[in-house]
Amino acid sequence: MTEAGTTAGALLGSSPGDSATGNDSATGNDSAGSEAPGSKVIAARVNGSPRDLAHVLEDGDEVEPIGIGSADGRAILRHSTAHVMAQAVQELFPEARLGIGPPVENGFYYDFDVPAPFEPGDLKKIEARMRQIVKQGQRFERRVVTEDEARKELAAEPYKQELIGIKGAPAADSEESVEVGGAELTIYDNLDPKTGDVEWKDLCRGPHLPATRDIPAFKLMRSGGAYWRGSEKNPQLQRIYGTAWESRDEQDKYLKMLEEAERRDHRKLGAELDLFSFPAEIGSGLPVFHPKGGIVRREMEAYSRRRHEEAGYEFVNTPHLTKAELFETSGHLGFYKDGMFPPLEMDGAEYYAKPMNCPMHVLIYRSRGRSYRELPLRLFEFGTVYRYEKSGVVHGLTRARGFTQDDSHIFCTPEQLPGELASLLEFVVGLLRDFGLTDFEAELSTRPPKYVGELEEWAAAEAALKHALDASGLPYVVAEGEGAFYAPKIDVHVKDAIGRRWQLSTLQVDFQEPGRFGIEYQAADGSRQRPYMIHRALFGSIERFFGILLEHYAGAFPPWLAPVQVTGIPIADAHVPYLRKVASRLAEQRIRVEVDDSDDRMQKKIRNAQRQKVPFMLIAGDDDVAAGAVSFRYRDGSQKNGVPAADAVAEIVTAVRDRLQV
RNA sequence: GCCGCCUUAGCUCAGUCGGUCAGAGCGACGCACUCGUAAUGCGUAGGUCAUCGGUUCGAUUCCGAUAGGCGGCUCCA
Repeated sequence: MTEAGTTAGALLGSSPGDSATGNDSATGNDSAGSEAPGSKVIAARVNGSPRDLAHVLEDGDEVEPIGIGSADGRAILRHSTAHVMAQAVQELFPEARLGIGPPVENGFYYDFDVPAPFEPGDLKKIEARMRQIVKQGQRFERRVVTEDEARKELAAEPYKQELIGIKGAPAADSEESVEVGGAELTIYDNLDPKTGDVEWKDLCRGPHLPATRDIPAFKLMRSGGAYWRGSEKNPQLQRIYGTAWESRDEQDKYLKMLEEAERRDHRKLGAELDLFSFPAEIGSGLPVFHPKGGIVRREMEAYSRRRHEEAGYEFVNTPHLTKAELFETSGHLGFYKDGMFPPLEMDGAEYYAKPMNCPMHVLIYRSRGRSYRELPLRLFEFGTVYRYEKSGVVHGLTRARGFTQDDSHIFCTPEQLPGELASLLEFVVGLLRDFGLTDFEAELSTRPPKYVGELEEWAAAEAALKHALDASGLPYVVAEGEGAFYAPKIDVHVKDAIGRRWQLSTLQVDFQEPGRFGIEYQAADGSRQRPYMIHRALFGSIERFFGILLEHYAGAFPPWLAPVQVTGIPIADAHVPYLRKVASRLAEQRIRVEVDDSDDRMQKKIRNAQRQKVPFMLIAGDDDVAAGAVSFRYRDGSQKNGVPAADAVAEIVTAVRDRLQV
């Protein structure tokens, strides 16, 4: 039972006063001695709401500790670090006006209105000043203010004034809510620990760390422009991103992960491994695949094709260009024109590069009368589409202007819809698993503000998707208002080898397009009915999926996808003919094998094959030739010597056939 | 599209506060070496310093535009 008048901190055995008074910052909080760095209590949950340790309790309050290393604790730590950064910025750039400064995943940011954008050197200066503030141990102190008081105190901060005006309006989970999300307006003062003077203050909901000294590790990452309140109609502020952690170790781990991500960057690996490029002469966002990338892509497509065949899909082909009329009928030119390349004039007609394949597939459906006996009709195509992505968003293979969808449109009766959706989800996950992905999460996106169709149809489609998700057992979240303009959708996200989430598959129930094109089928009772239509792409885009796999595997594709599966390396030139014989036995089994007969020394050949991330090296010298054997060197550097050639061939063939990673 | 930064040989980069300033490593090519698990040695070729325009006696260097890239924002049907 809690006692009225005491603070949350005192109750939890942590005393915020200690670190703030500067007596001995270790005593109060580290009394347990052997505590892990992440378990230090820096705030409390009182009756379910996060509060400062200095929060005064009422009789009967439920109090739980918030450790600095917990999700809540990190958010508080990062939010406090954002305050320290803003203080440093305003000291160094007195003309800087404050935007918002919330914690975000892995860090925080703060937006500033400054006369000139920050330069890289500025971040260093700001960071240095922040370290002084942290060392000084300023106290965070909460103070409730009236709206009038807040306006007066923050008279010099126009953006804060605006936030005061919308108090309570932002959604509880919006980034603005950290400023004004609570029931009352509060200001946090940063106090000099010795004199108690107010060094800085900010409109803020809190809670905060007891003192700046409680920030164990932080680093400023980068700066860039950001629109005020996220709208391109608003002025652009300068945002500085930073990160903060409960210990130096955790921060180092995070920074290492970022380095690892950089090492895996598919744009870099694509060049190093000679897989693809983006010739400037062709245009931004338009990739070309080189022979080695072409092999990977062909394997991906071949496997997908096989699986689709087995799942009852029929294959179609459609052109890249179409008269405007098709996209007028589909509604794309009304709703999606900005995302399309401008039209070509020809013989007085306007032709567009297609941004989607669906209208063409609908025309195939409509090419003759359809019977209910044909449904579900599953039309599949590797369909290349062109979308006019804004110049600032093009990003390697993951955001291109021309790309190929593994696109399918399924036409079915209303009764068939739930079954189709359920089996589709299973199909998606099964296929992605075969590519070595294991961690999935779905997102159900509902009707957006700008949409076509009737509300009842939307409700029915959303219900069908939700039902399929519930049946699948996939974990999922609902994204309100994130659906396509013509349909709600399920997106399947995957986690890659270093824990990053990528959106891949998309699955949409469309009640609009069948009506727009007036497609029908004849039912068993002889009546004419409108089919339902499901849009779906599993890779999403082949290019994008290629990029994601490349990063997932850090370029070390499993043997079945690897462009070169085996490199033969002779100890000396004399062993080349022998290796060629072994290679031809592999080639007979459709293994992609090369023998390195260059002038390089054997060590150099190994280095080259290693850098090309070839899964198997087969080395042969006098000993091997005499024994009719070869020696393996695997991608991880391990070796297996004197393997009979037939066994070596079998081992490689098995690894490829079973899609093993090695 | 918006803000900032960037573009020197195939790649990674050095360099010029405007005047012998075209440099290195890797790669490519040639010659020698014939080698047991991540770089053999020597030599050769290769760049109108992204493009176009301006300032200047003189521009790779300063300014502007364009293209492409990078990091953010917005967007991602």
